[in-house]
Amino acid sequence: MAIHSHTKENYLKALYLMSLERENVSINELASRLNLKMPTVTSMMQKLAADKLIKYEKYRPIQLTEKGKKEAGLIIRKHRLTEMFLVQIMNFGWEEVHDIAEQIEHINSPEFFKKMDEMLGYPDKDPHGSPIPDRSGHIELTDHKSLCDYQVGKTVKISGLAQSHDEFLVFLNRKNIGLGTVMTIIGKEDYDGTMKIKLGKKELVLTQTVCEQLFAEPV
Amino acid sequence: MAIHSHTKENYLKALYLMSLERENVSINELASRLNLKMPTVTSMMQKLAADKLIKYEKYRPIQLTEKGKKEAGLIIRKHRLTEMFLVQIMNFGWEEVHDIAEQIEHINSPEFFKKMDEMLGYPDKDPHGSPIPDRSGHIELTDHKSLCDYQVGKTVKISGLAQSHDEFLVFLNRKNIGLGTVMTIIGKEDYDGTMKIKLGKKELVLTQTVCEQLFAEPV
DNA sequence: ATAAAAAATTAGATGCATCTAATAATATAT
DNA sequence: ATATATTATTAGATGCATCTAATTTTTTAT
Ligand SMILES: [Mn+2]
Ligand SMILES: [Mn+2]
Ligand SMILES: [Mn+2]
Ligand SMILES: [Mn+2]
Repeated sequence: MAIHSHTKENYLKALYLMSLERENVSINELASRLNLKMPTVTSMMQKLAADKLIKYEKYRPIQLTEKGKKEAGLIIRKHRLTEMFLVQIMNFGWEEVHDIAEQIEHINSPEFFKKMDEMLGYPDKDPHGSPIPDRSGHIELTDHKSLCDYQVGKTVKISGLAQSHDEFLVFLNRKNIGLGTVMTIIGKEDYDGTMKIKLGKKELVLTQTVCEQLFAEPV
Repeated sequence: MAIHSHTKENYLKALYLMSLERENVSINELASRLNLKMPTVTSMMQKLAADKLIKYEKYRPIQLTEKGKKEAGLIIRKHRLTEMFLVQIMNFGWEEVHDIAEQIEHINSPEFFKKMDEMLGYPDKDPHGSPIPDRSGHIELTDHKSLCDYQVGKTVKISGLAQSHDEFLVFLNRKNIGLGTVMTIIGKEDYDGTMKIKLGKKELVLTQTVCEQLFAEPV
């Protein structure tokens, strides 16, 4: 396992993550996600199919094989372990780690990631609340409930993010919202979905767009 | 700075390290060092010359420019900082870190290496006693005295290694010799250069080949 | 059902890093 | 000094990952 080019690994990872959202990944979507032109992607799909990493027939949507899912899972595992390591051990902020992990995920050294895993005490979530695949590449899919779905009066704990772009993370930092933050829903505006939240002693207003990106669990 | 391919970085590093030993690096030597054929190297030299990283004229030995030395120094810095991090922070043995550092040295993230440096307390030597270039890529060249050059009766401290191949490091582990190990020279065989050494309570015999690879300073 | 738009494929080119085979220059040994 | 061996360069090919332009297939809208 894991003797694929840096490039192929990035395709596999993108395919895996995209197929969690939109069942049926198209050449087009993959191309925009990876900032490549469609013919480039088509040509790579032919190679990945030859490697038995995807099931691919002309003009049909792309699907990872079990082998492909496993390989993808192992790369995502390295990415998320790395993010966790950067935050927990090296003291980076959760908004600083993605680009570094994007590179380190391609390091070929089981010992290196084994050691990270040990040092971190075998975590099962990354710093953004995303699940870390196990050593065989399998992801435990937890179904998340968005903050929006809770009613006024409920006290909940933030357990994950639907998206972790740096600007969103920085926004959350400013609002003092992080993984594990506990908050009470004190109001909800039906018209535009805005929520009023009590967080510690402070109250704040979150737009629907923000609430949709926050996963929460009752507490 | 540092927008060179992984490949070019490896050439630069090899050039730098080789030119510390044998003034005047040849295409041939570079080719064997990097496990490449000569035409491959010739062709890359033309590219590095175009980038002003080396001074190169057909059939003449190769020399790094100041720019080239700086870039090489920065890669070596990343390599050695990484080795130090792996040993000090992640608890790897000094014989396990080279191959991992060989990959991580290509990571493009000043913040990542800055953080390593901080966590390590700004070390100036790697786990094998080799100097870590400063942030501008400059190496402080310390001239080492080999263990061979000391006389019977002297007590010395191991301060570096002429070479750090894994098998040698494992050999030293077995003999309980590491960086900082203090030993007294209790005998020397002129015929074959073998040295008899007292290390703690134990005595051991080191062949000339081994002694030549050990750097030591008086203590 | 047909036309128009969007998506995907094929064909052909480019740049990078590598190779082998052929040739040329330099160094070495007689 | 000449022949031989070594080292280096050129020429030309290959594989990978990418591109643009042209073509084909599929989807959508009228
Ligand atoms: Mn990546
Ligand atoms: Mn993450
Ligand atoms: Mn390297
Ligand atoms: Mn070292």
